[in-house]
Amino acid sequence: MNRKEDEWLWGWDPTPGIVSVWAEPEGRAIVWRRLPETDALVREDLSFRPWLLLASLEDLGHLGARLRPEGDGPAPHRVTYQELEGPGALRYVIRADDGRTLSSAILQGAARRLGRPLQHLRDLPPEVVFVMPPEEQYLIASGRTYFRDLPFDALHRLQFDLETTGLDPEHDRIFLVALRAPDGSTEVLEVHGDEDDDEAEADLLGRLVARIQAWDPDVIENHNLHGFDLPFLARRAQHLGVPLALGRAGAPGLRQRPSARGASLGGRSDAPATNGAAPGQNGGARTDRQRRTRYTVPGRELIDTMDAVLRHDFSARDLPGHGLKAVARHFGLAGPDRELITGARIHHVFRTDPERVRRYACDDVKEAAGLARLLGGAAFALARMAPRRYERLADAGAATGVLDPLLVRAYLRAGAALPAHEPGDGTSHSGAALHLFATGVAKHVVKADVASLYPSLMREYRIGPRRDRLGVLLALVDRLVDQRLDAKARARAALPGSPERHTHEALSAAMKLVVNSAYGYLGAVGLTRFADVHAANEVTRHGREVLGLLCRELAARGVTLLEADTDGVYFSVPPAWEEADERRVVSEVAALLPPRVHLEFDGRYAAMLSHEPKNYALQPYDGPLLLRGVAFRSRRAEPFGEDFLRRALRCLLAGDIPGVREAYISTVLALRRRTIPTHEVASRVRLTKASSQYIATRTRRRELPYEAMLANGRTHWSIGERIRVYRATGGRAGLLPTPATEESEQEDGDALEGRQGSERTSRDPRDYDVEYYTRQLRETFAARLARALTPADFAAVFDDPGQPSLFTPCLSGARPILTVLQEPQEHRDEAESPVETTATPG
DNA sequence: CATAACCGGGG
DNA sequence: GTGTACGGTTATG
Repeated sequence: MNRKEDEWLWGWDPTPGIVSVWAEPEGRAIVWRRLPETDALVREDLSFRPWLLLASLEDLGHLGARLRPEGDGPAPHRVTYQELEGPGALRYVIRADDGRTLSSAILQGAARRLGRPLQHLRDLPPEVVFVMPPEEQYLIASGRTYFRDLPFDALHRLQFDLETTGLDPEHDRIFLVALRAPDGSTEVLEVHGDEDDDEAEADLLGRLVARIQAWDPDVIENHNLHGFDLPFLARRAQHLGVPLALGRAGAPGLRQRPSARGASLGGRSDAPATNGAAPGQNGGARTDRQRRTRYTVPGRELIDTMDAVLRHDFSARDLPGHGLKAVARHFGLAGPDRELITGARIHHVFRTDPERVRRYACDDVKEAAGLARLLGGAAFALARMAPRRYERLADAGAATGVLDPLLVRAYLRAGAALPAHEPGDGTSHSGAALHLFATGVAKHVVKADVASLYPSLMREYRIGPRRDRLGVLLALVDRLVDQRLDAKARARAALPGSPERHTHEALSAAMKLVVNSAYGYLGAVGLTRFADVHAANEVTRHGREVLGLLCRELAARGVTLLEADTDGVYFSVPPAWEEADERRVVSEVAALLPPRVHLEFDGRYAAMLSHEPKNYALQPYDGPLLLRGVAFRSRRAEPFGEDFLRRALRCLLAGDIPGVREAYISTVLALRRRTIPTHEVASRVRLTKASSQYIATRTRRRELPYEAMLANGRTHWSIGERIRVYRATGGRAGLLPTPATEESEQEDGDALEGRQGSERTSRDPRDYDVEYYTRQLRETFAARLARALTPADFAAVFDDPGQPSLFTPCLSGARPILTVLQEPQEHRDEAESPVETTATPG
């Protein structure tokens, strides 16, 4: 039993060190392995028997004697079949020595049956035929997976980053490439001679290819590699007639593979639906739902750190943005001397200060390498389990990308027929519970939550897909949960920062990812093979019951419930309670929950402002204020307002209402005295229209950013350029020089010839519209404190300091309020079915 | 003014 | 082969 389930999770072939697999439909496969002991690379050329699944043999009847049972011996041009057992639409494994003969035989039979010609197997319905990409056919048939016994740090990884004159490969050129070699050294390649010369650029691309071939990495990485660098490179190479021999085998050139995300830029050139009508198009401006492609090469895995970043932020939701600089800074990967240059000025700076651009580009590849190691371990670990290429696991969704291949492999290994995708029966998916019990300020706040609630419920109540008759999904979840504990223990046992620790942490992260996607898998009707919305609804129903139960039980123990969402609850305890009392109620309630459902004490806070569902501020007993939800963390909020909000919240949560008033007054006065620098009131925007486009619509509607450009004599700009704009006096639009990164308020060196720090302030015009920003302060920022004050106190706190009212309000006795909602606000994500209300605490 | 479409990133 | 969300802005009726 254990062995079988281990095979479901890990495959069964022990071959170590596979770093890349390339297979062709004709039945040839190349496997590159890095020998863990010697670091040497070995290449195996193999043949395999391509296979696919069919619902019936009728389309192969025309083969006559060439169609034989799998058990019969070899015969020339044979096509074999193996009948799988049990129910399931896809019940025949068909194999041949060449996958093309296989598909043409089926197409021929199906065309005859349907009376119309067929081009591709995908023209047949998925319940009739199922084919996987050749690499996956090979991995499933062989039981092999990537990276067995190989630590992440044994991979030979190379990063490269293009610096270009702009974003559009039709018109812009590559003038510099930074490379980071597998040994960690960096190198810069630059265009020699005339930058506007095709030959000079072609020569640069040739040198890039030569360096990659010389270093021969297993993996090529960069941030937005598939979204920018590869499609840009491919387009330029095509224009210049340079062969891109980036792979380890086969014809030079990048190949394309279909993908959900990825190239928004390179796909355009060969997307049939694109008519190129959009003027001033850049990479991001897609006019239709074109199918995206990604590039792939034999022998190397092309890894985009953006995918790892998105995957991380999907659960963590703590990143300030997804750009390389912001993420690197967030994770502490950016050094203190990190060179920053605004994107639009890189080429310009290169002409006057090339050394700065070299530093910048090298910092980019170093950060991309750091990011790839920090966040890429999960995909690396997934590649040890799932029968897919590493590069595909890096950008795949966990449900269709990881669980589906695991399930397919398990069923075939067991010789069991595979169900086809099934459309839903119309039952809608009911979601989690969300309760808002109180708004305003509460003190002595505790957060308790259930770790991995949904997988725990699936395990506890044995809820799996109805059609998964082998119980593979639950078996995988069970094993992943158990083995994850083991991986976590090993990670803890290893030296911090060591390769072993990194590998075990990555494994643990990957396992968590898969476990948590098991529930999503159930609900993805039409997308996943075994989707079962009834099972998914059963999970959420138990989840709502558990949340309701724990809320009731907590309330019965004398706490005040604040907000509960899916698997966690915030509540406030009586002032006399100690932390031990807080922990005691949590464990008392935990004991009442089902065995696998573990309620945990997750944190304690001095105070909380509950604003709206999923929008709150927390003041830890020590440490900085925590803001959650869009109301408190808006990416484009003006810095002066954010700053005010933080100061006001800190006072508010300390019960200091006069302090809130003071924060407000000082901000208003600072605006009026113009002691707030202009960049603090400016907002960052992106220009999405070309100047000609804007001028065409300008009479109908004026837009601040473009007005700011025009008013500052900027009549030309590129789409996507980021600027800082503000409202200036007299209805004018103000424009500020953009610092190199969103977060950086450091001087923007290249804008200031001579680099005098004081120059910036002396240049600050300070001509912003004070009244506009005062109103903004009151209406959008102060408004977020409304729940915490009585209407009278709110009016007094945010009374205009310049126009003293008749009553000088006395705030010294004012206290923040907490309003316990009579009817707690009940929400349910995607709720369509009748709502069972959770009993409210007494 | 409401709803639909589109964006996130890269130089 | 399939797909990630979701909150915010801009385009359009």
